[in-house]
Order: sequence, then C-alpha cells, then structure tokens
Amino acid sequence: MATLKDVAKLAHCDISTVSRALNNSAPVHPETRARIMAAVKELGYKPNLIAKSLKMGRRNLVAFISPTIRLNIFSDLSVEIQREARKYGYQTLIINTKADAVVEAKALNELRSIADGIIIASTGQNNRLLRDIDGDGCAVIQLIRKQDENISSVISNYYDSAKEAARFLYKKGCRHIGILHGNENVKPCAERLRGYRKVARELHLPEIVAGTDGFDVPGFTSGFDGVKRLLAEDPALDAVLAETDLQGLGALRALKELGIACPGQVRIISLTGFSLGPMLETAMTSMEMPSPEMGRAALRLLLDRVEAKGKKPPLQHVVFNASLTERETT
Amino acid sequence: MATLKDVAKLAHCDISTVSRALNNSAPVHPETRARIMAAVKELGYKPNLIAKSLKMGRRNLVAFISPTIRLNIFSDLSVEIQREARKYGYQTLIINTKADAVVEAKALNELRSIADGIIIASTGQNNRLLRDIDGDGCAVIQLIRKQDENISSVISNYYDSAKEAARFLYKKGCRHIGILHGNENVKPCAERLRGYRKVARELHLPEIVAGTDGFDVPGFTSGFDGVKRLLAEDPALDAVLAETDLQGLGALRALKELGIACPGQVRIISLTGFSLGPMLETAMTSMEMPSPEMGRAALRLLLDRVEAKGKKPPLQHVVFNASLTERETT
DNA sequence: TGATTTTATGCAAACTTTTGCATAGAATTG
DNA sequence: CAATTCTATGCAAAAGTTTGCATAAAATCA
Repeated sequence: MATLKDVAKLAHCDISTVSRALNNSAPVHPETRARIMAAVKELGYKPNLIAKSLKMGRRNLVAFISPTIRLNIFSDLSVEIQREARKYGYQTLIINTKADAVVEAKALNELRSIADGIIIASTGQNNRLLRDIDGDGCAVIQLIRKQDENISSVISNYYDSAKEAARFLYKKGCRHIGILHGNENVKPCAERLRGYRKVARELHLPEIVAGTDGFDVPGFTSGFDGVKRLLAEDPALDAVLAETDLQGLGALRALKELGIACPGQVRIISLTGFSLGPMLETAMTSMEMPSPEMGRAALRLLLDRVEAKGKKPPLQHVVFNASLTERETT
Repeated sequence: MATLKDVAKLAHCDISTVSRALNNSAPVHPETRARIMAAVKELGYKPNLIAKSLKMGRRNLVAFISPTIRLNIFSDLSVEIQREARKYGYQTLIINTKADAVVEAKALNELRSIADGIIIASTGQNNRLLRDIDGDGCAVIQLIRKQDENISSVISNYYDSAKEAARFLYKKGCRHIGILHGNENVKPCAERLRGYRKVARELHLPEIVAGTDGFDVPGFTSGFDGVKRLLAEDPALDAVLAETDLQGLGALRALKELGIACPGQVRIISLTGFSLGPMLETAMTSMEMPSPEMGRAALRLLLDRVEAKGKKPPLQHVVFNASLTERETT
C-alpha cells in the first residue's frame, strides 16, 4: 500500500502538503495539487484509516451488541443502525453475544478502544463495565433493554404493551390467557410479565405462566415447548402471549401438531413483532414497535455523545410506543 | 484512557518494559512485573488497539459483506463466521449492501485499509476492485457466489442441486415444474436455472420460468408475486423451485390465498435452505448446504491468506455439496 | 577467575497521519 | 511604498504502540 510519503516523493513536495491537498484543510497551489493528484492516481494511494484514527482520536466506527441477530427484531434493528450510521460516515460492527455475559464482557473490552460508541441490548450482567466504558471516552446507549438507569436508553413501553395485548385477547373472549415468559433478568421480559399479571388480576383471570429459561433468546424451540407446558397447566388455554414472532411461530407449530386450531381454539399474540410476523402462513398478530425509528434514535443519541466530546449531553431515556397490529392468529 | 506511558511512570520504568511485560515478549523481572501489574490495575489500563494495529500492520478485523442479513442464509453464515473469527482473535464487521453495487464498492474501499481480510457474497459488479484489493494486502474470499475465477471461493454445487431437486419433484409425479429465477448476473441463480433447464429437456418437461428481477435478494415478495406469474404461464403448475426458504414462504402464502393446497396441488422446494425452513407451519423441503462448515471454511481460507503475508497461498475453489431434506411442502 | 551467555532494562526509531509553527513570497491596503 | 494580510509550503511533533540495538548486571561455563 502506498503511503503519503510515497505520494509526496513522487509529487516532489512534503507529506504535509499532500495531506492538506487531500483533505482540503488548507490552500494548496493548483499546480502542486495537480501533481499530487496525478501521483495519487498513479500509486493508487488510499489513506490509511487506522493511522488517521490514531491521530484524530475518532474512529468512525460504532458497534451494535445484541444477543442474537438471527430471526429476531435485533436483525431489523441492526440493519437500520448500520444504514443510518453509514449516512454519518460510520462503520458498524455488529456483534452477537448469544446472550453470554462473558462473551459480552470480552467484546466490550475490545470495543472500548476501537469504537467511538456502542449500542447495546445487554444481558444486564455487565452494568458496571458499561458505566465504566461510558464514562471513559466510548459512549454507550442501551437499546430495547434498559438494564441500567445510568446509561441513556431507547426502549418501548413493554408494560403497557403486554396490558394492551392481554386486554385485546380478553375482548376477543379469551379467559385463559397464558404467557411465555423469558429471562427474569431481562427487563422487557420482566415488564411484560408485570403487565400481564396486572391485567389478569384486574379481570380476575387465571395466571398461566410458562418460563422459558435456558434459552438464550426466546426462539422457536422455547415457544414450541412452552406452549405445551401452558396447556399442561391449563388445558382450557385459549390464548398465548409470546415474546417474539419466532416464539409465537414455535407455539403455532406445536398447536398444529397437537391438532389445536389457531386462531380457532387458541389465539396468539407476539409482544415483539418484527419482519417475520406478517409473512407467516398464519400471519402473526403482534405488538409492533417502530424499530426503524428506534434504531435511528439510538444511533443519533450515540452520535450526539460521540461528537460532543467533552461536555457530555445529559442522560436520556426515550420510550417509543408499540401498537397492536392484528393479523391472523387472533 | 490511560496509556503505556502512564503505566510506565507509575511503575517507575520505561514504556518498553511495560510493553514487554504485558505481551510476554521478553523476560522481565518478577518485581518489576508486579509493580507494572499493580499500576495497570490501578489505572485501569487497556491497550489501545488502534495504535497496536498501526504498529503491527495487523488489525485483527475481518469483514463479511453480503447483500442482506435479514431472514436469509447470509444471516446464518455471518453468525458462524463471527463465531469462528472470534476463536482466532478477530472481530468481524458484518456489512449489508442491499445488493447495491455502489454501496458495495464504497464499503470495499473503506474496508481495504481497515480490515485484514474480506469475505464477500458479491454483486458481481466490482470484480476488478475485488482483485485489486486482493492483490494489495487485504485478502478476499468469495462465499456462496463465485463471481470471479481469480479469487478463492467457497460455494455449493448449485447446478447439481437444482437438478436433484427437479428430479425429486419428477419422481413425486410432478410434470409442470416452475422455477422462480433471480438475477441472471448472480452466479448461483444462473447455475440453478441451467440445472433446471437441463432436467426439463432431459425429461421433456415444459420450462416454466418466472424472473424475479427488481428484488435485491429473492425474498418474500418475489416469491409471492412470482408464483402467480408461474401460474399465469401454466395453470397446470404442480411444483415450484424457489431460490430460498423465504421466497418459498412467499409462494406458500400466495398459494394459500389462492386456495391452492401445498403440497396437495403444488409442491415447493427451496434451493437454499436456512434456519427458517424447518420452523414454518408447513415446513419447507429444502436443499440444505452445510452453511456452518462453509462459513468456517471461508474464514480459514481467509486467515490462511492473511497470516501468510508475503507468499500468498494458491487460489482455491472449494465446493460443498448440498443435500435434499424433505419436509412438508413436497 | 576470566570469558561467555543470559537476564533485565532503557533509548529511540518506526508505523501513517494531521497540524501548529515558521517562513518566504505574493497580493492587498491606505 | 511601507505595512499588512494571504497563500503556499516545509519542518517537526504528536497519537500509542512494538522492537532492534545498546548496555549493564547477573548467571553460567570451563
């Protein structure tokens, strides 16, 4: 790879002049500029972004850390974050931790010195490290999961969403509504369960809960197995709240195999809709959060912090409302 | 962020000694080492990987460029590549181009100076640039799509896969087999069409082809619309070859809405199976390529080249065989 | 014990940029 | 026309590492 030095030599001038010519950071004689450009072309010079980063203290790189990327809203979000980041001239490192706190910590420690900022849907088990990093030159924003109050976040109203979904099912006539519950340590899950319980108490409904621990991220299998446990607990089950479209799909398959009709006998709502839901054979009724806006919002918040080096902007917690989109599973 | 210098000062020694202590690159007195470690801990020193990269000329960063990441085999692949890369101490930049050659070119030009190597499922429109980069210190491996013979690749046997799938349908009794064809410039698509045509001629079947151009990557909509065009062309259609599970799903939905039974009236095979297929309500019969192995193979090939700086290993073209997994759509 | 090797450390260069300072000539001002 | 401003360029420092060379003390060898 050709360097500034090579270009300078070929163009008979100093490397500083070349740098200025290329960055337009100071006037440079048209003639010199022409010689420089010719040299650049001839040598195929491309600036070394690593060196630039080192000098500038800015790397034009952000990271998005999430537990998974496959068949999940995180995949939609990562696409959006990357697209938006690109607009502002940033590359995006998309990291999957498989919900493993150790992997997460390792990634964070590496990233803190190579990224300008990090957007994270965290396991909640590295809060201290996150605050540390956030206070130390590498901005951090929480997305989807607000696991720590001291770090800015962009989330949705999980508690209200769960309530809305449960009430919707009630209005449809369901009286035995079950919920597939994920990891208690993950805030959105906990909030949804809380919302569900609130409604159940208000409407005097039985609380039918199936934990789906042991799964990194609520997925197909957790829904497939979970719905069977719900049925075991209450054979009169007539509705299911799933964490995500994929978990809902798992439930759908299980019901089908058991010969239980959906929505005929059991209705399903996913509390986290993403691109998969509307495509399914039996399209999934979902609580849809505005994920593109949320991804963009998180990125903007992040860049605000990154680019306001020094005086860091105040903590911000942004909440987007999800809305129910009825499809075929209800 | 604390630097080597800070640590050195606190530990009363030279930065070179600190560097050696931390990297075990030369013997250092136990007492000194202890002082250094104490200082490191006290200051919370983390090495600046940017500076390290600059010095070492190695960045421990690879990139995977693909047209999409959402609901596609590329998502499975990226997960695998990232996992494997992490094992060897590399971060992975996952880039989506939306099948836009301009975005691709831009990404490539940025990446060439910040990544050690690039794995790409390319649009086929930047072959020259790819060869350029490959010859210039940043290794390139093609994955899934071998668009250029002069760059090493890891692919599957698309031609034979299509033939196998078509013959399978024939054995099932299908005589009006249609194919959803993608972009002619994308090698795997072209190969599959070739395979399909071969079989059609051999077995004296009508060739029913629906192009799905205008779609970045064959997706739900292309399948949804495409199957209608197939039906328009031959109302006796009794089987469909889809590019991917997602496209197959689109076809499935369209058929359902038209009141056409699958597999009863029309059977579907996806020629690119990924994690979605087996989860669908009507699980998709797919040609499954060993994507984890393929991802790993691509990464290994890449690192072979990266780490053998200087004498670059010979061109390699690896082909993995896909195998038919029958599920419910046939 | 004198010669040689090994251990432990420091100095300074190098990697590739950007940029503040300095300088010299050209252009502008009053 | 003298004083000032502007243009164009070079020098050298800086960013945070790693590493070859040099050196001195300690350990090993014969």
